[in-house]
Order: sequence, then C-alpha cells, then structure tokens
Amino acid sequence: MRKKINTKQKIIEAARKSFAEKGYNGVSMSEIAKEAKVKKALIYYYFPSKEELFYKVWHYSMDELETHLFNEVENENMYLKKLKKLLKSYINFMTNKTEVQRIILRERVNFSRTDQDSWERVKDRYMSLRKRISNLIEESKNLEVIDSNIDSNDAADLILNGLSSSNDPRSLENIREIIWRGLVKNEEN
Amino acid sequence: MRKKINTKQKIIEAARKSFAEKGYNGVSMSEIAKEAKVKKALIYYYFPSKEELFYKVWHYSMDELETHLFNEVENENMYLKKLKKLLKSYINFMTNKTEVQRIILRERVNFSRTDQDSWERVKDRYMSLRKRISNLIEESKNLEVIDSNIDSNDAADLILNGLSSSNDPRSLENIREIIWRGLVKNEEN
DNA sequence: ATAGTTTTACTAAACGGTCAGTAAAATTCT
DNA sequence: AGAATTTTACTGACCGTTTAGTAAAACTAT
Repeated sequence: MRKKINTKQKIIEAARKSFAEKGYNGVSMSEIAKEAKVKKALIYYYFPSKEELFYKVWHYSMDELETHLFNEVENENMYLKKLKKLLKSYINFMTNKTEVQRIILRERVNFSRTDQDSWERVKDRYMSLRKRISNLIEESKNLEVIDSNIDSNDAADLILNGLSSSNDPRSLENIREIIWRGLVKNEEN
Repeated sequence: MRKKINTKQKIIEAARKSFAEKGYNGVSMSEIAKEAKVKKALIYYYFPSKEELFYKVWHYSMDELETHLFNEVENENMYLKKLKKLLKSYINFMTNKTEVQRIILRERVNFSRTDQDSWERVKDRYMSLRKRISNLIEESKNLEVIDSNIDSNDAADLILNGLSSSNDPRSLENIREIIWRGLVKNEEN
C-alpha cells in the first residue's frame, strides 16, 4: 500500500468498461491495460488471470446493482410499493450504469453452457440476485397484491430481461407499465 | 473426391452451432472447420472472411425465424388471434431452435456499439423483423384490441426480449401470459 | 534494507487469412 | 467420340500478428 491505493480499482473499472463494450472474448488484456493506463503485467500482479479479473468485475457490478435495488426498497413498508420501487430503481440503474447493463446482457448467455464450469460462479452470483427479486414477488403474492397464478421466478426473469433491453428511460417506462399491468391483480378478481 | 453438394450449407450450420455456443469472438475458424469436418481453407473458399460468414449465418437464421413467425400468422384473419399466434410461434421457435435463440441473444448487444459499422447490416436485418412485429401490434391497436397507450415498438421489444430468456416452454408460457395481460385492453375501459 | 509496486522484455500458442498446388468434373475443340 | 482445356472443390504448409501469461529487473516508499 505504498504508492497507489486505487490502482486495483482503476483496473477493475477499466476492465468493466472494456468488457461491457466488446464482451469477454472481444477484449484483450493489453486493451484493458491501455484503458487503465497501466502496463499489462501489472494487471497480473493484482489478478491471477483474465478469467479471475472478469469474475471480480462481475461480482463488483452485481454488488452495486443489488445494493442500489434493495437499499431503496427496504425503506418502503407496503409490498405493492416495494415492488413498484424495485422496478423504478432497476430502470434507473440500467439507464445510468449502462456498463453494468451491457456486461450482464453480454455474459448472461453463457450461463447455459455446460462445457465450461468457469461460468458457474458467475451464474451463481446472478442467481442470488434473481432469488431476492422472486422472493419479493412471492411475498407480494401471499399478500394478494400480485396474481397468485404467476410464477415468481418467471416474473423475476421477465423483469430482469424486459427492463434491460434499452437505454432509453422512456421506452423502459413503457415496458415497465406493460409488465406491471400483467402482474397486479385485476380489480374484478 | 468430389462432394460438392451441400458443403456450403454444412459450413453455415457448423458456424451457427459454434457461434451460438461461444459467440462470435469466442470461436475460431479452425473450430468451425473442425465442427463442419472440412479444412479451414475451404471455409475461405466459400466465404471471404469470418465477418462475412457470420453475417450469412445471421441472415439465414433471421430468415428462418421470420418465415416461421409470419407464415402461420397470415392464415389468421382476426388481429387478436394473429398476435396471439405470433407469440405462440415465437415461443415454439425459441424452444426448438435454441441455436438461433442464443445467437440472437449473444450478438444483439453489439447493436449499440458505435465504433464498428460492421454490425450495421446485422442490426438492420434484425430491425426489419422487429418492424414487422411492431406493425402487427400497431394494427391491432387501431382495431382497439390492444391498449392505445402502448408504444408498439416497445411492446415488440418486450416480446422479443422477454420471450427469449429461457429454453423452458413452461416458463415462456407463463411469461407470455403476463405480457399478454399487460397488452390487451381492459374490459372496463 | 526491504517489502510493495510497476515496468521491460519476452514466450509459446493461437489467431485470421493467404497461397501454390491438385484431382476431378465440366466444357470446348477437333 | 475423344483429346485438350478450363473450372470447381479442396488441401497443407505457411504468413504476420495477436493472444494470455511470465520472469526478472527497476523503481518507490518506509
């Protein structure tokens, strides 16, 4: 901890930007180094491999997203408002932190690959976030806010996928409204 | 040893499988060659570059999808049923042709990249399909089947994104139902 | 001095792509 | 018809470049 306190963070930030733009396989370690304004070998001083660097970037991003989503939600006491706020927060995060958005969109597809278990950890971290969302939906179902026929995991997927498609907040607001109308109970139930 | 007949198609099929599994940058031409059981140089006999090969694969896949979607739809005369059938067909295609599904999911993210115009053609081909879907929604709006507040482009995006998230037909059915409830007009409007 | 950083210099393997050449099939010439 | 020529389908060896990763020297702060 002599000279630089934030070198490691600087590398993570640069890596995230690069991975978000071109995807894991589209970026070389030299590119990341250039973006971070350090020499490539220095990255290997802090991270043992490209794969490990990516995992750290992913984990860091998911922490950020999860914090952003649930900190605001927990201030709410009504489940209807909790869920409503979650959707708003999600849109807010996705339109502002577009790097995180893209890195999720890009690498989520690899979860279904069976030949490489290097993605297992990455998948697990994502799934733990999805579970928190589906739990919230499940609780809302019990309190008769959300239609009981709805599978909470599928609903969480729809939120996660539907609300990351665009960078335009207005489009995402429109999409959110459609999803919301599909989720909440009909008045004449 | 002249084989000739379907070599080109065999390469496209192998390329699609490989691209779907690992993404454009995750696959080498040698891998594709191995998958197609031909020599790498032969790929360059039929296709001038990796990029061009990918575009052909993409175009071929989009043609397949579009044909599958709209052939069935056009037999229907009511717009409500047309749209309903389109969603069904889309799920059907995505759960059976998982290679196409993954290749779309993987490479769609590149559409927002501004630094490379090599993706322009790829994007254009995808957008023409999206337009056909949003046109169908727009017409359904005029006939007061679909809520008039809904933006047809955003609705098309929601369908395209929400209904490609999984390979499990049951999950996709659930998601379709949520989307559908969000789209159609309320009885007590 | 010494422990923590950063850089220089390097490697082996893999990459996209090229090229000269070849055997067989199709076409043209006589 | 059959010989001569051209075109098609395909191969292996190879090119320059880039890749992830390493060893060790050099610098920096205490």
